[in-house]
Amino acid sequence: MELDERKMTILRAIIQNYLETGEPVGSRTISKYTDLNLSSATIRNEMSDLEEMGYILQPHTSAGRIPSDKGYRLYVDMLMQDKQTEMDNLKLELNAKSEKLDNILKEAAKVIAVNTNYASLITAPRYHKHRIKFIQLTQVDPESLLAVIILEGNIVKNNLIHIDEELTQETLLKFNLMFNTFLQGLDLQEINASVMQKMRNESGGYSAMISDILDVIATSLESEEVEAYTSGSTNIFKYPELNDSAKASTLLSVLEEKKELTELMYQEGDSDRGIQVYIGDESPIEATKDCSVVTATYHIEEGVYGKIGIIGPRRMDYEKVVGTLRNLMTELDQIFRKDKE
Amino acid sequence: MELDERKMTILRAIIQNYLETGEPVGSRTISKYTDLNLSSATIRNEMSDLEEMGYILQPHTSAGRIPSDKGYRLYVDMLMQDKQTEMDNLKLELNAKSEKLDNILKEAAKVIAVNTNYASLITAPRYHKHRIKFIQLTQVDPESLLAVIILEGNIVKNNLIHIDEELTQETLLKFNLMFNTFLQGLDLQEINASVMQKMRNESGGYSAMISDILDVIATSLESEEVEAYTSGSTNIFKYPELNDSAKASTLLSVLEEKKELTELMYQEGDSDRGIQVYIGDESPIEATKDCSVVTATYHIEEGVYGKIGIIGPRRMDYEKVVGTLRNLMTELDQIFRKDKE
DNA sequence: TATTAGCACTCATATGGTCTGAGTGCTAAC
DNA sequence: GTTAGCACTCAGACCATATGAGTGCTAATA
Repeated sequence: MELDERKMTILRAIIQNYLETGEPVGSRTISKYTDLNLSSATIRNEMSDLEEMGYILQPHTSAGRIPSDKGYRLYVDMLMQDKQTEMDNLKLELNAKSEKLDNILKEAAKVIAVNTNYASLITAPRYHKHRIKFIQLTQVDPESLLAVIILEGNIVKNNLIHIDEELTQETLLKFNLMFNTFLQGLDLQEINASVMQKMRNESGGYSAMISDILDVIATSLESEEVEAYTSGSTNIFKYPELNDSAKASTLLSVLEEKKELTELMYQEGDSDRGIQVYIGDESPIEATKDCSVVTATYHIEEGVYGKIGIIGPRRMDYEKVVGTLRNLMTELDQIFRKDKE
Repeated sequence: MELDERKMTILRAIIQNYLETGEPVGSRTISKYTDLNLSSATIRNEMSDLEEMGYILQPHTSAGRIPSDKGYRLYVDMLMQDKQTEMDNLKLELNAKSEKLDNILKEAAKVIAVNTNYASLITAPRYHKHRIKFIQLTQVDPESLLAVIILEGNIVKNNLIHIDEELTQETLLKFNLMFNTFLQGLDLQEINASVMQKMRNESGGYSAMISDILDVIATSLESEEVEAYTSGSTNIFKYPELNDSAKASTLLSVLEEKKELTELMYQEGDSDRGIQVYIGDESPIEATKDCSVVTATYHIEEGVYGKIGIIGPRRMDYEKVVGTLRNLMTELDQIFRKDKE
């Protein structure tokens, strides 16, 4: 059997109607909804064909049809190769001159959630491959040293380190010089035993302290857990098909945990700002089997990127979601570009 | 009518039984549950009295009794003046030498949520009254300046500032000296126009940049929003009385928003590590009318404190919650003390 | 050959009645 | 003051029936 023009029209009508109402749609509805001027009986025949082909299915014998995952997939694929759908421009409301990364991300997550009415998750860019740009050690009080580490992409990390012995201004200066000379331009993998050994040799009696400091720097860099922010997780209550306590509960746990989702988002890698759509069972996460997940990538600079995800019901307004994401990407790209100029 | 010993025993039995089961408790249950050796009929009479006095109530005519807010209140008050209830010692699993504040807090929230099976919220200590201990400006690249601000209590804030003009090493040194001389020991309120004017006068042609930097420092200090971390918010699904989608939804929104809750927690001020219990309607937040909220205060140093809150159903295991909180307080106090030595 | 009208059939959901059991309040006896 | 006994209440479970949206199939129509 062949998926001709008319079947496509009917399929699209079914999907769109279902996206709006969330109820199975019947032949009569389609007969009126489309401008094909066909009777419900004809539509029924076509629907029967579509069902046989696997694009739609019946929840139970005497109900209307709903799109299957295969149906959604077809619809989404059509959508993606469509013209860029223009969306209302969303603006991140960022005001201060020197917004910190995490504020931008939080704001972005919020904007998405509010605009789409789905739940959103955004991850900070990954550090692993970040090179150290600058290290600054400062004596805060007699017992603590503050280490500020700036990574490429202007990501700032700071850590307090306890020390047993007050350092003179001079030693501190020497330390600073040494750390920057040895570590600048390196990433975590490159801080190996040989580098550390060399540094200890030059430490002039402070070798234990140097080890401590290196330790702190390393742990602060490696921290495998990627920062992630969610927003609008309670939006899922707006969709009856997710709004039973078992589903909502597991879904919210996943959103609270974040870890699994983050991994899902990163597993496909830096796919050239492509937008990925996971429909229902396509997602590897058990808890999101009843949902669709749409992910996108934003770029800070070469090789440094983060991910945005939207989680909603299968009957997600894919068109709007994809549009909104595309939009936010450019918005974010601009912000980061401006940030660098 | 008088609340004699026997009525108290019965009331306590009712409450404890209801805490366990969540079901209204009947006279027969109490008759067996207590060692008073009274028939169910007698218990019924007593219960009738307790109801008249307002300590218990009937959800409907032919059901057992459940504690009223007044009943809970009595129970909680008794509990609080009781001996220190000993709890299993909970340990925060903190490993690294220089844990950052927010990690400690996140961990604490999690420990509480896991231990009690309720939702928890913890706020970072408030800054307002923090004095500036140390400011460090660093040139990160030709276009950006990094300002690291250390407040009393060793709270570190950092901000990137965009500048139009590269600074010489010398100017930077001068800036650093100046900012520390003028601002050290001040809190936000004390950075007034006169101080700022003086600084601009001494800036030697950089007055605009100085203004910018002061701006950033001020905004980063004032940031009214207190950092807050939640954990275990999905625990609320474990309690049938909260597990309908309307209630769960509003409750989770409040937990996600955090702001309202944070305010509730701070409104009672630094009540000498007292533990506050809000039962149902006693809470000023509409969304938690069906819940109880227990709050506690932890101290970092004189005048610097944060709050922990636990949100659960009215029939919360108050004894355990209060115990757990007391325990965590000491644990936190120790960590911060160690931190300072 | 494609479309349509008509009809029997299915089945989820709503409605309403009955039954059951847990629990009460009251009264009279102990 | 305590208890046994009994009538009463009422939420929730269970069941039967009605309703209506929707289907598939067949025969008539264009």
